[in-house]
Amino acid sequence: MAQYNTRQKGLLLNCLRRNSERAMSVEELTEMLFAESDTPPGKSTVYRLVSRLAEEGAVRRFEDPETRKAKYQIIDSEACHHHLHLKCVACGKLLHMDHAQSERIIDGIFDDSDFTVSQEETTLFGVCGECRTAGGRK
Amino acid sequence: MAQYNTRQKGLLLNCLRRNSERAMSVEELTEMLFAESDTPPGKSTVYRLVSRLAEEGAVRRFEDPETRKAKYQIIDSEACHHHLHLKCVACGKLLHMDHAQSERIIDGIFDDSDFTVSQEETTLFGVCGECRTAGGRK
DNA sequence: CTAGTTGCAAAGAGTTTGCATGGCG
DNA sequence: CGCCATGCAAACTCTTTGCAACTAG
Repeated sequence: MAQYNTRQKGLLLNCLRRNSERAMSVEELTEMLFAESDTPPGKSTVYRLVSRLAEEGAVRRFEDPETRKAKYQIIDSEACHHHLHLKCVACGKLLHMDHAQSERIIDGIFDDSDFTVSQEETTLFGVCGECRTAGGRK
Repeated sequence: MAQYNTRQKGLLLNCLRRNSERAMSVEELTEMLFAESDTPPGKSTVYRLVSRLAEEGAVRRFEDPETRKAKYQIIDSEACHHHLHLKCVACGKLLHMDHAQSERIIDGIFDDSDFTVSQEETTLFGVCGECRTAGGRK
């Protein structure tokens, strides 16, 4: 049950960290890894690593609504568990909502609807300021 | 490009409407249809119908985080487009948030984060009151 | 050394598609 | 009648798994 720190796992984590502001598909990950290493992790290893990381909570799994493919984004710190997220559907960026604001929203919903919103699982979708002014979708 | 009203489509819509409070997988749908009709729509037809309905916006597609399978839930009225949703991860129920509350939340987020939350695409996950008192997860 | 990890290839599962038949309008 | 929808089975795609070789500690 113990875990080893393998070269492959290191490469993958580096890759995810360097792209911490967006979610990456397994395909993107493997391609990127193949490009930057001469002995990259195989595709099945990438699958195994990301799914384990997702279970451990080190990485967050999304489902791309367009392609239906899984995408993974690293969760930089535990701070992520203490606020809601805002995901821009135009550029794919994941924004971290202010903690106090998250609390306010969650408490408000609980009071009104008797529903306990899970911060870990909830992401609000929409369009970020940049994309809105850039004339993107919506 | 025109569309016909076929018996299969009718059966499917009935089934979705009778279960409008939850999301159903294609498997569930076909099984249910097989049980209640002697000439039920085939599985590929169900796939074609739900995906078309989802495109048209008559039905909402979810991705079950556990099984990774697609689930579909009918959108009963346009009213759905004017509020956020609350999805119970324990029982799968989809609750409709009060319109005024949705507005309040969305406006608050816009003011604080310069982010435009999309009501059509956003669902908050958590646990409903019933499941919480039933001692379900969380 | 020894348990955990990797790679490959093959299996699996859900979903999509080609094509002939059937049915709505 | 003409066009769209259906059914079946085969094809596809992403993902998972079995197993032998490898490696971290």
